[in-house]
Amino acid sequence: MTGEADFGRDCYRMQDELQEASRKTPGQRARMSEVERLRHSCAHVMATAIARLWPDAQFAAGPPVENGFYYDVDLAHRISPADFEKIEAEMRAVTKANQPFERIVVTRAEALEYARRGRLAALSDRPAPSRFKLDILEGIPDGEPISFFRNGEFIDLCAGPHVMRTGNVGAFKLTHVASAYYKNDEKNPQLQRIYGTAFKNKTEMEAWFTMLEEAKKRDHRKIGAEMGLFAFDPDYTGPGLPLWLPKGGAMIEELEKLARETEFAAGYVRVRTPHIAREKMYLTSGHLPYYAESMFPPMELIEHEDQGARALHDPDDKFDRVLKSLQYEQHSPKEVEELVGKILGASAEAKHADADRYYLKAMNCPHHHRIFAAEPRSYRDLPLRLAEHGCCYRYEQSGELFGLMRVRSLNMNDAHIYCTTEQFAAEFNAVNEMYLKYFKIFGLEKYQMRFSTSAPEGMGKKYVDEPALWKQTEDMVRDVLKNSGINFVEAANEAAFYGPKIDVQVWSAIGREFSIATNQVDFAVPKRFGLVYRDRDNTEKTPLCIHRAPLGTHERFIGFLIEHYAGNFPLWLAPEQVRVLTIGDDAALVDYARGIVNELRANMVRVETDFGADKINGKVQRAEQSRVHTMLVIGPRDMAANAVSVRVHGKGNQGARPRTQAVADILAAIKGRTN
RNA sequence: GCCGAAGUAGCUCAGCGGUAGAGCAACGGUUUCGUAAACCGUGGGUCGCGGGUUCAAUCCCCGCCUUCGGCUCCA
Repeated sequence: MTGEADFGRDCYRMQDELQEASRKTPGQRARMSEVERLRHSCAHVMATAIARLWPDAQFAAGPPVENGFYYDVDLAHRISPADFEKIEAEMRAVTKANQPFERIVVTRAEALEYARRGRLAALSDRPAPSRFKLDILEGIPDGEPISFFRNGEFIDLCAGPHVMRTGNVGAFKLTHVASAYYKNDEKNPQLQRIYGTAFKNKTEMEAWFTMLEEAKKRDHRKIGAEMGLFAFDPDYTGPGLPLWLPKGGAMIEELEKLARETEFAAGYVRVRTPHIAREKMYLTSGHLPYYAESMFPPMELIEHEDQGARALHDPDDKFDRVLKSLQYEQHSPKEVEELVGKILGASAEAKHADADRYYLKAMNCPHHHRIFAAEPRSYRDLPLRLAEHGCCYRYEQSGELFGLMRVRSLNMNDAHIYCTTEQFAAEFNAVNEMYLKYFKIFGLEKYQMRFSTSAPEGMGKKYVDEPALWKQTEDMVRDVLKNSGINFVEAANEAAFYGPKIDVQVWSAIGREFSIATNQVDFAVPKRFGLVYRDRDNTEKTPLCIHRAPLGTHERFIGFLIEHYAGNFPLWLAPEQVRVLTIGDDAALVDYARGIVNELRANMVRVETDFGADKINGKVQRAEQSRVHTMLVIGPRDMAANAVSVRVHGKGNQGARPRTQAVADILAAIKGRTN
């Protein structure tokens, strides 16, 4: 319950709404684009090929997805990339035959009959039934038409739509194989998911692969290593725990400076909180034990014991179950304390109840709530906007770690705004405006706010049981979004436990989507912490809390910026803003150059030098390759004229200009964050 | 966590059952050069870690770790 935003989540998100064929409505099917249709047909072509090679293959679902298609198959033979060529050759035979895709409407009884004979997603009858198809059939509601699609001997249960003939699939390629659980449920058998992509023709496919290559060159892991921004050291530091090298550190400082200035102007105050907190903090917030799996296990301070830290993961644990129940109920801090004391007392021996347990914080809000609680608050104090670049730790599953995009230590551009209901709209609107301001600075033209709301059926289960508050806050948020003309979509039944939220999706310069930040309304947790302010009428009231983090986390945001700019950062953000290159290493020349370096450094410009004996061509090339923003080339002619020659990364030689002007230009560009 | 793939010098990569190689980078020297690579030389690797097979393993087998591609999770 936090608010803070699941920054670590779903970067590079694929749009997989299309994933499960059975989930699609007829309306969605009708809207399927030409290329989606073609890819879906290609999935059938691939299944045909696989059925020819391995007749006992059992197919599940084979939908088009963004950029391609897949088909899930259960097969004793493990398909590896080495098999792709063989499968593709068979697929080519199918497309060459140019079989028509024939739609056959059947009754449920007929469909079941085919499935029992193993005839679905197959070339002929088989000894074993088409068991996944049988299961899918059962999921099709009465009244919905049931159809097969047939190409050649291959018949598949399928609602379509398809292209006219197999020959319409002009170009395709199998890309990778992964595993997936049937219907995405880990209780179901694991299937082999074979991915491919398909296009109308070869030219389009080649363009796609060229674009992939380009995207690969922008990969933040690659550029980050090239530019010396960050490093991972799994053996010593640990997986998912980035080390920020000086150049990456410089970028972090710039982002924090931007946030400090922006937030200061918007009336925020900055606070500092520790990285750890006692167990009681997270019992009160409700994070434990529900969120425990995403937290590092606690450290226990125990006397006479040398047992290791324990995590609260055991489902049979009575202690855990009682705690879990606490989460869904409203208790005053005092009640929580009493209950916890009771529980801990009852299981003292087994649970090291006497131990002092400390957790690394996975979010900042509980600490900020305690800051709110640290002093008596009056309505005159509100809104109170507490900001902190807090460092949090989340135990992301090992398979989830991905470069800077999904890490275990994260620095959040966090703030919590405590306000009254009356102040809410204005505060929320101001937060949105801050987002837009940042988007402008970073040149983000495409963005979308995804407004997640509750659903009545989830009240008291998935969501805090406060229907009136839900409605009130959701209406407020919706009004603000509508009135401000912000681009948003509403997603029902996706809210956080304690309030509606807004996920901010942005698209980088090359069109890749990133979920960069989350904005959340919280009307539940302040209550759990007993936060109150004294209102005008001398009664105590609980404030609303807005969690917001427009710049997300440094990790995710810098990863995004690397891709967005392909490492060619604007001057203000560039890790190495200026490099001064001398033509030759004549002592007087170097002295002159050093004077300029010192002047820039005195103005907080990040300058490096290349005063060696190398040829100027070599120096320029190295500087260009390191993506230094501005190169100041200094030769005897420049020294004589008290000038410098300016060269800008990617833009070439800008010519000589007076030294004072060059310095002033650089300082102005940095200050204005203009380029 | 699950399925699959990969791991050789700081980086990009070659190699192979018989004592490990290139380019770039680094370091030393020479070059004094006006905007994308001057020249010569030197150092550098327990071939991810552990075990097994073998006269001999970077190479074959097993286990582990990490990374990558997916899946799952996401209050």
